[in-house]
Amino acid sequence: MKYPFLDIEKKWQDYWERHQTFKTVDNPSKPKRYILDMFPYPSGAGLHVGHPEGYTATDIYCRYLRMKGINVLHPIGWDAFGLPAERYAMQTNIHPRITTEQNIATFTRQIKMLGLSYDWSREVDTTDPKYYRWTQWIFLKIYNSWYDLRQQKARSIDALIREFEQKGSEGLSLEPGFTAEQWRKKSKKEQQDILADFRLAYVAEIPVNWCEGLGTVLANEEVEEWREKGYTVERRPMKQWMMRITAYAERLLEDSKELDWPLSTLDQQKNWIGRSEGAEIHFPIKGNGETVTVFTTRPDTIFGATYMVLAPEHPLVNVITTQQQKNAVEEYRKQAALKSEFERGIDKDKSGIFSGSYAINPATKKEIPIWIADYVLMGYGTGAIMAVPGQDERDWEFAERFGLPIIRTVQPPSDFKGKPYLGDGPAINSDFLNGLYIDKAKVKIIEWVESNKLGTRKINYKLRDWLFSRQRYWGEPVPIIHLEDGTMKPLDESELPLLLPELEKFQPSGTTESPLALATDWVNVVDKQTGLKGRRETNTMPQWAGSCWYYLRYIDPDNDRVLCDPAKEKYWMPVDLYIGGAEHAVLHLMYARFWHKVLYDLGYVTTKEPFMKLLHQGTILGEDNQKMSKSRGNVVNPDEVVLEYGADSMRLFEMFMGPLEDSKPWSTRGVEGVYRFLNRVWRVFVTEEGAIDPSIQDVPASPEFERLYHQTVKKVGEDIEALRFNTAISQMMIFLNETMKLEKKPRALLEQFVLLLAPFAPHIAEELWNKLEHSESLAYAPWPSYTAEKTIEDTVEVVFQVNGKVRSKAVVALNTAEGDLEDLAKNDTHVKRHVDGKRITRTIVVKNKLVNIVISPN
RNA sequence: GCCGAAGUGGCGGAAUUGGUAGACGCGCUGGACUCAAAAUCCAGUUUGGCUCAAACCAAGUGGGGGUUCGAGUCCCCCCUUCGGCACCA
Repeated sequence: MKYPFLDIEKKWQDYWERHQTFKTVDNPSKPKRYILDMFPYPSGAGLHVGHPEGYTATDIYCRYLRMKGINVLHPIGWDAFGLPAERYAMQTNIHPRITTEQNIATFTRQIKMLGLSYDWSREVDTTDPKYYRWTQWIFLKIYNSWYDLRQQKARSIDALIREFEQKGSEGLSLEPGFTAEQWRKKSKKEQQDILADFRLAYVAEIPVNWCEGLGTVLANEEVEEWREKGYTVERRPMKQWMMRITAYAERLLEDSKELDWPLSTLDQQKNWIGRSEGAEIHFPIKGNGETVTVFTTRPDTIFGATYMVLAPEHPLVNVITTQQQKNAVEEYRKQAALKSEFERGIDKDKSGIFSGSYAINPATKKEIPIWIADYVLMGYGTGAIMAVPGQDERDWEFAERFGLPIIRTVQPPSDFKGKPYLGDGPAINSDFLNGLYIDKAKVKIIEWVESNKLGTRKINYKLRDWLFSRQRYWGEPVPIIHLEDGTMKPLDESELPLLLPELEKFQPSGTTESPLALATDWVNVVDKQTGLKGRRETNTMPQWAGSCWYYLRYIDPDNDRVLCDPAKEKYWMPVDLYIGGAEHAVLHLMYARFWHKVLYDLGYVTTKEPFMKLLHQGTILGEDNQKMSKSRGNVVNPDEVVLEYGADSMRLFEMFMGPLEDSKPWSTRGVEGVYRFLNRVWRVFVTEEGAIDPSIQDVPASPEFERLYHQTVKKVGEDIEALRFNTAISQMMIFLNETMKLEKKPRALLEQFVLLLAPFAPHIAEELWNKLEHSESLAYAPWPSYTAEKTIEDTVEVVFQVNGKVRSKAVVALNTAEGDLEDLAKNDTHVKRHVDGKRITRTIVVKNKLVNIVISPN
């Protein structure tokens, strides 16, 4: 007979809901744990088997913690803005809100079907105006902040304005600077432009991937896809909202050292931030008084800088290009603009064109040609380099191709065969640096550069500011109005939320603007204060915005005065354990850390970092070991699995498959395996008639069984704490296998076993607990305890080795003396056969483990 | 190319302050129950050799070297797979 999982699971899910079993109460006197899942994007396809993996892991952990008396916060919600719903709306004209609601309903049903112990009263939905009101509120906070380098933190823009009014730009590196009086005389527009250079959210004209055919800007990773479909995508400078995440580069790097995160994720973030130390050096341009500033990590090689390169987009290109070269340069720039950054990288053959001008190498005082080439990127450093072909692969390649001079300035080893030499060695051809190795040469040249006012020491980051605007409808509107006098006006907090307008048709606007531009009533406004006409910002926020702070809203989801009550924030933050996919290793996790730090600086949160411990669940592959996909036909539907084997089996199997963070293939046989285990559990406890099995009696346990029990309690608890669920389940299986052999089963221990099983398979556990005459849910029953002494075996098997090879074994009392072990070994018949006639050179005895007799050949 | 993770039976995986490799599950084989099947239960199951069988012997944790009484575990080199980055000066 199969155990009636469908009835049981329904029954207990209803029970938990009716009794609000998992509703979390803020109780600052109790120890807390905040356990967070990455909230899902509710797609039309519904849940796939990958989702429940992480969710089950956190659920087991939470259920365990509750039984340990911990106050647990474990919420769920929806990252529901996003492109799929909007695309669907374009095709069907069904409002994304409708689609989103339907998808959320499906996801909710499926998640509830798995018996996950979320506090549903805290559910959040990023598309709910009550939620995105606060996303917009945070945007305004960021917009109205600037990063004060002196204090290394974000501060209100009002503080900066006051400072300008009182002291002008003194103390802030600003070119050109101004006095307080000059500031006051500036027009509002001029003042705004200056402030924009400080704000953490600002509008910039940056090159983006513009696709005329689609009427939208594409993300870098989307470009290839649309090109293949025949669309033209071009790099075009456009006005976009940016977030000044680069101001936080150093802190994002520094603070990550204290996080308990997967090494690979920390590494990815580190690489993404890409800190490098070096110097900025000014190269005067011959003949016109301008200078080109370059960034280099190898200032020690400056004597080998035989030419310079500017990025095609560099502002000085127009200034330095000579009349003769004008047409060729113009043509080259056009071609470069058509290539994405990705394509520039793909093109291994370096291209470039001579500008016609020369610069003076400040070290050698020699004239060097200035080239324009797209292997230099405008977005990094200064967009210009000093080319040192002797010590740089790219420069060498370029120099070879265009016949530019190559001078080595580091002596390669005598057996060196390569072209550029990147390793360490004494400087050569470098005047006063000659003989110095790289580190010392760097120190000396930077001193020389700084004392001669030719440049400065400098740290650069690969990290770039965050492109924050999207030409989309289904996102949070940016609460900014562009006034006719050219200034921008943020909405007042009291005007939030700024709701999305209703649209009749969900089509691209036909211009570079989002579909919001079509909602003319919404877009066109008159500023009440000034009477100026204005247009609302028509870009919306990226999907990342809502997910940047949702963990804070769970803490206080219904608060309409603040985004999160400070006392509650102090109690619950930080998130103690965060589980979600590795695909978010950089973007989501970096953006969220960034916003969190801004909120920290402004005093809205009390922790420097939001997520203390992070774990990525591995991908669940199809039964054929391939990625699950519709086209492969290897997708497993959780609904079917639950219908056939029950939610408890599904949960148990996903945890039993292997380590949480590993990728592993689905196996229907495997599900059947854990399903059989649950059936055995049921049969051990319950008779055919549904009564408690008569073999379960109030009898004392045998010493062996009691020992196994204590070992099991210990192992299951320790494994849950370490999130090693697969081995915890193994141990429970071992316990059950032994239990089944007993004619009389000690009730007390079996009851405790039900509690061990409860976090993993909560439905069957509740039902058994109930049958064992407990009237209340076991959700808060005390977790079983064990006695360390009782886990210890009184005998051990000791191995006898000869020359490291196992030749015999013996069971002896625990802690048998080493001398006795040695005697046993030497008298063992099997050992004797290998030892007799040989000379024993050494004997190693490890108590409770082994005896190793080392013999020499004769 | 660079960074990171990982390679253990037919399969998923256990086992690391260096000390019995293969726990647990799947599959497979044989048996019990059954008219039969399903379900369930019991036994076996790394490979090879020798065996009716046991015992025994040999090999064995991607490959090759090394350290050690002893290596899946530590060190060096290489190969493969997966994930990320990709002209970042």
